Amino acid sequence: MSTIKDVAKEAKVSIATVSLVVHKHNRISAETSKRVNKAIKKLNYHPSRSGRRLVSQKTGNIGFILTDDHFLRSEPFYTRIFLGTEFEARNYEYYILLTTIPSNYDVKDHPPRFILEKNVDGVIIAGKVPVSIISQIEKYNLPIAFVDFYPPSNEYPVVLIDNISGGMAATQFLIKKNHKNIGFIAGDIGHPSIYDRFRGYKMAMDYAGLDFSELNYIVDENYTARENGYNAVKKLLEINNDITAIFACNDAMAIGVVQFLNEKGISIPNDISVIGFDDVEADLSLDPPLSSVRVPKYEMGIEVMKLMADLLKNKDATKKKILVSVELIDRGSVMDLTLKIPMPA
Amino acid sequence: MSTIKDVAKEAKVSIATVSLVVHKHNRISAETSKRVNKAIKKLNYHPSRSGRRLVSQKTGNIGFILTDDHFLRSEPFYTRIFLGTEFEARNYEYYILLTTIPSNYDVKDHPPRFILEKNVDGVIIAGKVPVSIISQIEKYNLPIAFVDFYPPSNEYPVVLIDNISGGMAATQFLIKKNHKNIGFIAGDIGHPSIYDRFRGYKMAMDYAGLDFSELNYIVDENYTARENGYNAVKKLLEINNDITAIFACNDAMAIGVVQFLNEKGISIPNDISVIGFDDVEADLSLDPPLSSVRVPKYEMGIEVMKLMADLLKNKDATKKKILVSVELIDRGSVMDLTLKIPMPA
DNA sequence: GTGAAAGCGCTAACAT
DNA sequence: ATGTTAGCGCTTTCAC
Repeated sequence: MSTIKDVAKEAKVSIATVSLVVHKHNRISAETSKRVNKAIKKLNYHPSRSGRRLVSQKTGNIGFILTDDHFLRSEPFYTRIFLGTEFEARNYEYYILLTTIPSNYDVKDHPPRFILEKNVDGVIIAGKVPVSIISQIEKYNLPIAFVDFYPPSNEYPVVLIDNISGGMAATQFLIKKNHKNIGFIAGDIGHPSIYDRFRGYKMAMDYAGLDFSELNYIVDENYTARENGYNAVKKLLEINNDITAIFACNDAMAIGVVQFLNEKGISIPNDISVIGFDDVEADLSLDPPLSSVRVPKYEMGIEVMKLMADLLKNKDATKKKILVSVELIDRGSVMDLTLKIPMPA
Repeated sequence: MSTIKDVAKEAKVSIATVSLVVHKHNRISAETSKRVNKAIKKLNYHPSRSGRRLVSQKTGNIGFILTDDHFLRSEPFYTRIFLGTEFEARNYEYYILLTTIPSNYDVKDHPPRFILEKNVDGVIIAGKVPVSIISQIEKYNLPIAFVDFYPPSNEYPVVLIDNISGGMAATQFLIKKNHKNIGFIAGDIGHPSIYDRFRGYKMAMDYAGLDFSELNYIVDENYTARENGYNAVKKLLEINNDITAIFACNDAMAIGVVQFLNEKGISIPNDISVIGFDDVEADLSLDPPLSSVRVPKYEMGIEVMKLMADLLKNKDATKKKILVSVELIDRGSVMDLTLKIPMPA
């Protein structure tokens, strides 16, 4: 491995000059610059991170934290976000240190090692994490940015899904196809993202003048896994069998819904239409393919890295909130009721 | 952040002494040691990585490379391996730098940045990767270890699944339940892991004296995705409808098999038994749940990290090959034919 | 058993 | 426009 000294010798300049050339300072003559760059190429020189770090008192690393639950989700949701972050980090010459924490992280637990050892310049937190870890990290006085999680205070830059618009879009899509009895299936409606999707749903219903009693149209489970979707739709149809369409707050639950309906021989979309949220379809190839609201996961990862870079450059950077927009993807799990020929009673 | 100087001042010793205490050198008196350790605690001192790295000429990082295809697989297979590696790395005070490469990586592409910048002490390669990247990395003269991939040469330590035993176990499980017409479904049988599973299958068939012609029992697709499983079983049943059990070379394909059989109204396990390989999460939510061969993914990650640590400590470490053993998990997708009441013809 | 000092590769303030 | 030099935090050799 060649060092700055080797380059200096090769180009017959001082190491300071080499450093200046590397950093593209404009007070170096074009000629010297060229000579130095030639030497750099020839020796395949890459500045040592360690040297740089020592003098700059920066690590060049960003920590990326999420719960193991989220990391191991069978749909590549957070992994896609991570990929976006890792990709964007390259543009800023940062490295990402990925670590998971237990989803039941406790105040007594140690924060991730890279924080203890101050081996990161900032921390990105992806998805819902226990509040205890946030207060832990705050003690270390590190810049923090969030993605897909409402931070506990307004102090932090954050990238969020535009859940309200998404919830509205999904619902309006159903309404446009002439559905009036639209059920909503939630998993922990207290979770901000879920609640916003619900708000979107409600707003769309209100705008369309569709009056409904929540008791008969909404089922809330305490988690958003497949089995919860399965149970939720079961309950929903017990309390209300005029339902013609179901909006599940995420695809995992929607998959449970589909499973239940398939089992009962209820045809999708002929008997009941289903729409989800997240668009994990592309990764799962479901049967039938599920209409959903696409969330730009990769882009979210990019955006949060940008916010972090901003924050690192300028400690007083506005604590920006970014709402990434979503897009409805129709794959045929919703029927247009205006086209349906009524069955004889 | 406190430095070694602060600790030295606090404990009224030289920085050299602090360093020796930190490294548990035994030529320091117990008393001094105690005083220094107290100061370390008091100041919450953690040695700076950057300082250490500079002098040791080591980065303290290990690169972890896999293709984006693999990282984004909907079943958390490689993510679990990564988690094991990351966890074990903590014991050796290493950090893991995770990066993906395109699955169509080409000689013209740049190797991962952490290699160019020499920001890792070694590289772990997980799963099948294009050979071109291996030869690229070899140029940088970095220690390499593999997990779940047959390296192109014997020079490397590697952690592999005991696919032959697994293939035998799955097949023998079927045989014990009195199946004789057992189909094998592969995706790229040229892939060493798949081929070994196939060898296990064949050996078990041979041992049991079950003669069969490959043409009628094996279908090979060129990939192991769900749709390939779907297509494979379709073909298989066209050429041979005496099949009572199907051994799919991995769960992804098995899921495709289940999908096809469900669609055709062929009952599992009453009409046809199915067994897979890998034991991925998705099996559980499958209907019916899939019997499979469990692969200890997390442990594989741990093992490969151990090999890497070995290699780093002792450049001439034996190039160990570790075969991790697998375990049959029965979830009821296999029927015991001895219990089956024959239908009247 | 402990300390002084050199030096790892780099940046930046200062000198020329 | 370019060079000299101090110093970032640490480890390690060599004195004492």
